[in-house]
Amino acid sequence: MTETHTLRLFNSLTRSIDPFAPIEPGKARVYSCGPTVYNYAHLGNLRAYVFTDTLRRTLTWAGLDVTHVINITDVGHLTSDADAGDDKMEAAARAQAKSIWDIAAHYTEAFKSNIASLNIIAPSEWTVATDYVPQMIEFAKTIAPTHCYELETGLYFDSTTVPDYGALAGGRDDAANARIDPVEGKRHPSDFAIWRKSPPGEQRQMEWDSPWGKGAPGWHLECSVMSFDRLGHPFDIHTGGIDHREIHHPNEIAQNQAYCSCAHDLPAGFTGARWWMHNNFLVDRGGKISKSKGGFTTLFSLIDAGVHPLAYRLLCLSAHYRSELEFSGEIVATALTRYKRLIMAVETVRANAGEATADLDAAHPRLKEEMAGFDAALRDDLGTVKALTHLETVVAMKKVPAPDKLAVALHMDEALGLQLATITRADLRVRPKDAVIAEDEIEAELDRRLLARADKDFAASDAIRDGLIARGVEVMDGDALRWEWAVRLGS
RNA sequence: GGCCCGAUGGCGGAGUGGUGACGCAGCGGACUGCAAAUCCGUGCACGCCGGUUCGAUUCCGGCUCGGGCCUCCA
Repeated sequence: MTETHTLRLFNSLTRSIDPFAPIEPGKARVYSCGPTVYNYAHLGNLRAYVFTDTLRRTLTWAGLDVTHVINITDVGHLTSDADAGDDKMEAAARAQAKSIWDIAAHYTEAFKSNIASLNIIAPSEWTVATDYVPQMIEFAKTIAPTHCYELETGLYFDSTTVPDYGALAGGRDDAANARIDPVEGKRHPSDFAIWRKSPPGEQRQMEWDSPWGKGAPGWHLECSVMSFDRLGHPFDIHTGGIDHREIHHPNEIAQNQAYCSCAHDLPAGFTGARWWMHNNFLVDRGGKISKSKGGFTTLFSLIDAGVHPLAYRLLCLSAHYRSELEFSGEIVATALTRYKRLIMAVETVRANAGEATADLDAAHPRLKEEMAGFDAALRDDLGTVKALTHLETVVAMKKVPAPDKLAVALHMDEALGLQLATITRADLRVRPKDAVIAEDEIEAELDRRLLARADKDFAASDAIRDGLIARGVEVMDGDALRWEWAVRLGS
C-alpha cells in the first residue's frame, strides 16, 4: 500500500509540528524517561508509555527501523526540598524494612508486568541507572572543570555556562522565584546537582566513591549518560512526561551541551536529541494524579476490579497525547464497553473472513479510503483519536468483503496495539478479585435456569438470575457467552 | 508571587473562518416470557464581554473559572 503522507511530529524545542526526518535514513533512535522504582506505577505514569509505544509503532508504520531505550531509575531521586534531602529509594527501603535493592527489583518487575499487560512493545533495551554509575562519574569529571562547582552538599552544575539554558522550558524567570529554601551557596537558583554527597556520618545503602566524595549521582545525569551510551549523539527523539519539560530535560540538555563541547568540540546549541516530545497528564477531578502524593490507581487495581488492561490502552488512545485526559472509574468503564464492542465486531469479521486478504492494495476501494484517512491521522502528530474512528468505521462497514476488512483492521492494529488479532470477548471477562462465586457454579446455575425456562417456570428462572446478579454476575440469554462479571469500580 | 496551559452536548473527547467527528450514557425500535447482551435509528454543546470579518465555536483583547510547572513526579 502506498504511503503518501509525511510523518509530522510536535517538537517541544520548536513548539510546533514539524516534518520528521531521522538522522540516519531508515532508522530512528528513541530514548524514553522511565520510572523511578520506589513504588508501583500508577495509571498516569503508564499513559506516558502508551504514548511512547504509539510513537514507536508510528515510526515503524512509517517504515523506520526503531531502536528504543527505556531506563529504570533505581537511584538518585530526592524526596523533598532542595537538592540535598532524602533519597526516595532509601526512604522506601526504610519504610518497608527491605534492602533498597529488593525494593528496586520488586517495582521493576511490577512495572514490566504493567507494560506487557498494556501490549506495549518492550524496548530494544532497558538501561538501569545503577549500572551506569562509573560512566556517570566519567561524564561528570569531563564537564566539572568548566561547568561545575563544588559545595558541601555536592557537585553543582552552573546553568549559566551553557547557551540558552532552559530554552526547552519556553523561557524561565530567573530571579525571585524562591518558593523553597535554596541550597546554601548555589550560584543560581537553576543550578542543579551533578553529584550528591552522602551526609557526613551517614551510611547509605546505595553510595559510590567519587572525586567529590562518597555519594550518589544527581538524577538528571543518568539520562544524559545512558542515552548517549546506548544511542549515540545526537539521537532522534527523547520522550517523557510534560512535567520534565521544565526542569529535568532542560538540565539534561545543559549537561549534553557541556559534555559535547568538552569531549567532542560540538557546536553550542547541541541538545543531545533533536526532538523532545512530551505527553500530557492523566488528571483526576482535583488535578494530576501524583505518585508522590499517594492514593493513586494502579493498573493492578483496575484489573482486580474486572477491567481488562487494554481497555485502559483504548482510553489513552481516545485522547490526543498532548491533551490532558480525565480519569475516573466511570470513564474507564466506558472505554471497556467501547473495547468490548470493537472486539466483538472484529470477532464477527474474523469468523466471516477465514483468511485475511494478503494484498492490501487489492482491498475494496472504500476500505482503502479509510486506510488513507487512518494513515494521514496517524502521521499527523499521532492522531490516534481519528485513527481509532477509522478503524471502527472499517469494522462496521457493510458490503465490503470480509477478508479485506479483516486485513485492513489488523493492519491498522499494528499501529494501535489493541491485539485485535488474538483477543476474544471471553478474554475481556476478567474475574474481579473479590468475586464471590466460582465459574463452574455459575455455569451450573445457568443450566438449572435453562431447565426452568424450558418448563416455563419463570418464577424459578428469574430467582436464579436474581441470585446471580446479586453475586456480581450478569446473565445474558441471547448471547453465546451466557454471562459476564459485573465490573466493580469504586469511584 | 513568577511562568504556562485549558474552557466544546449528561460524561469523555476530536475538529473547523461559513451543514460542530467519534465513543459512552439517554431515548425509540428489533430480539426476549420479562430482562440482560447484541443490532438498527435518534435528540442534546462550542464559559462570559468586546473587536476583526459578509460571516467566529474557530482569529485578537479583556473577564471569569479550572489546571500545570516553579520541590521528586509520566
